Amino acid sequence: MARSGGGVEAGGGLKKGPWTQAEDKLLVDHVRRHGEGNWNAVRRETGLQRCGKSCRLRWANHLRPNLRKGPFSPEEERQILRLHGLIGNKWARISSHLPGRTDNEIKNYWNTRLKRRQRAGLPLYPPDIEQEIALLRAQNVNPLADADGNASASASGSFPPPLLYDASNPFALPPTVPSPSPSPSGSYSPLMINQNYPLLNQMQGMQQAFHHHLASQQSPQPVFHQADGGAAALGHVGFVSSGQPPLPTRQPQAAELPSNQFDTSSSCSGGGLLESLLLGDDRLPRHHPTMVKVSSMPALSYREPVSSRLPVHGAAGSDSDGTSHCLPGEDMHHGATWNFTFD
DNA sequence: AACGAAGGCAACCGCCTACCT
DNA sequence: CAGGTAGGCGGTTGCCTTCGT
Repeated sequence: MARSGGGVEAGGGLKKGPWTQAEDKLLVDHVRRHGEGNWNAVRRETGLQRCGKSCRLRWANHLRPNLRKGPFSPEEERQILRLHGLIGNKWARISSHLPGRTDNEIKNYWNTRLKRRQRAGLPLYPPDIEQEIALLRAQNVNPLADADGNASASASGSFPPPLLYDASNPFALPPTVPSPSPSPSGSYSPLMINQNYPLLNQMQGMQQAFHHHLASQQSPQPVFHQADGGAAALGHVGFVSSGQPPLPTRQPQAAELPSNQFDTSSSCSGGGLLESLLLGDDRLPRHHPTMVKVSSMPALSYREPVSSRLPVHGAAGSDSDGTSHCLPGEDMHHGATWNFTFD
């Protein structure tokens, strides 16, 4: 959370630390009027003493409508594991496959999970996920391989994370496909078909092939359940902001989709899943330089920092002292409830 | 009840890239 | 083409809460 205890001025008079309700309101109002983008203009036009980066981050991680708050569903967790196994620490790319989830959220989830499993001496991926990843890799040509067929690292150098079977060549098939083990939960949620997430659809096909492959090798088959989390996580998303108008309201340009979506006509045609993921930078829709008009915004409520929390009467308004106030039932850390009452 | 460790997460930082002039 | 700027991304930090002793 706040690194400075709140309300610290950075160089140039810019404020750092946790955002207050008043600041959020300024930012939301600005986006409502001018749309996303041009974040440095926020300071000029609203007087908000925050740098553009901070504004963008605040908007993307907390104020943007259609954010999906709360714990990850089991299927979302599995999806994160699969995608991380395929593309590594590409949080933004992973989050683009998890509607309503932010890269920061996924990154935090992974880091805490990583620490937990390392402490417990557990492998990074559960065995069944590891097998899925191995098969997904095996069914794709490595688009980054050089002429000799050696898998090359991505520009960032963090890809791919090694799997147990062959850390030196993560694209190579494991010598043998190990026998499956039940997932920790003992159930499995098939991915939902959703045209907005073609990679997930492709993954589903591979997943089904994978389990078909397993089924052909042995019995009994894994038990499949249609879990609620699957639908929620993979397109049929029960956003907290249910029934709210979608963003953006700007009329989409040709071949342009909301930031969480893919162009189904191009992203996967003729390419493998890995290829889509690895080359996805060029295929994912880029933010259009023109701004996105936003017509309606969520109503937010705030938690007052503990250090200064006091019984507050009529605390709904902005706070001149830089504190904000907690309402019953709101998220502990996010500092806002997400009932998205649009006015 | 007090204390420390662990968990959780918002926010900052630095680097990189795309775009504009 | 070079330099400047804005935005995006991944890594890291540090505060608060929860849990265990």
